[in-house]
Amino acid sequence: MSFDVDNIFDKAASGSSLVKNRQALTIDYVPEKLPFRDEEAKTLAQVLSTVFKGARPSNLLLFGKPGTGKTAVAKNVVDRLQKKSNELKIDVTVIFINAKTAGSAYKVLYEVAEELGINKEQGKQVHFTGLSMGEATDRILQYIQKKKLHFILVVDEIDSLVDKSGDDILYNFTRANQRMGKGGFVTLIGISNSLTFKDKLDPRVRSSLSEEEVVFNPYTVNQLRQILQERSKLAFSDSAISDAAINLCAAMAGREHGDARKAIDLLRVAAELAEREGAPKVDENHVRAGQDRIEKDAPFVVVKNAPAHHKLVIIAVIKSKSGITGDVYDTYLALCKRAEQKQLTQRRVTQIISELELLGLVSTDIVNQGRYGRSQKIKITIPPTTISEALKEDSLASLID
DNA sequence: ACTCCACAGGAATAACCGGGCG
DNA sequence: CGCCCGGTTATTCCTGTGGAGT
Repeated sequence: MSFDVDNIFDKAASGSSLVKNRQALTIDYVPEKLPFRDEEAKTLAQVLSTVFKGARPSNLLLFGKPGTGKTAVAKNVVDRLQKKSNELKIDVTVIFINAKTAGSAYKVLYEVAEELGINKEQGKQVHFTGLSMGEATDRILQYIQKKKLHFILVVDEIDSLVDKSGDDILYNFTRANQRMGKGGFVTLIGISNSLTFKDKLDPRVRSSLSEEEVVFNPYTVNQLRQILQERSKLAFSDSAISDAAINLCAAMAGREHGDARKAIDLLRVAAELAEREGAPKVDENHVRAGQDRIEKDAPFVVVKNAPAHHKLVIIAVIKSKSGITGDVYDTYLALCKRAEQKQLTQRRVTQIISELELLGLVSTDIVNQGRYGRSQKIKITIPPTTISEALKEDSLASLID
């Protein structure tokens, strides 16, 4: 074992790594040029350019499947807008927020307040918690009005915001402009993965939020390949990656729908594997191994960090012979007894199962057994070895046999 | 054709937590 | 301090349902 470790250290220290710019392979990296997204960027820029005339740009909605470059285009354009506004000495305040990583609707408001610097001022601050949503929104809008800010708010993954807490906030923000009169204004840019997102909105919000729309289509395999090639030039040392490897990456990621993020992720993991084994260049085998690794890694982490009862349910699903809800619930009850845990209701357990399904750990089929009722058949979708691995250091590990 | 099982899964509501407010 | 606020988890109660058995 120890020679492996030494080997890793030596490789890292020698500086002859395959990757010269690791940053370029991360999700956060926003490239200067975004191939195949000129049209979208242009539309976005055109809409936003109104701000240089001192008027309020229309609200925007950006749609598209994951990994189609929505976030990258938005960040890219918005960055340039900010730079330009600094040059021209026109005040524009841009804030970029990811609603999903923020967590809750309130935290979105809190982050906005934080970024705006409201909390550094005297008086009406927006604290970490304690205020009502309405009050927090009001304080932010008042601040914008008072300072006559030209405010552009980009909300990434805006659908998760609406799913969790409805469209009240959006309503307040979109309506704010009428209330504010001269001086300040707010432009909202929403980014959404879901094409049906608009249907969930209140009609009033819908019409004002999507004054303009930009739809991002998935990349084709060919386009993915070119994107990867360009990114590789930035990230890898000369000839540290074979064309075949890049092609395979593009093909694998393109198989579902052209998800550039997945493709780049795959490239990064493949590179890490190649480096670790001290290979002279990244080849197709590393890509394939990377794919395996990605498929296996995500559930491992999820299982490991899952709450106790979720783990119990997972174990119950594995142990129960039939996988039928009633059966799973019974084995779950038995497990709770052995682990001296409180027994949750069946309702809650079915809820947990559907959460596990969303996480991709189990799959369910509804089966009809006529006279003998109608229930779900639950199956584990990841290898049980991964689970016992993930629960190794857990106090519940003893329950798996 | 009708029944009726064994649940699914929605809605309302409660219990609890962390944290600011007055 | 008691209270309110929002968030999350869990319970209670409920209506809906496809098809094997009759």
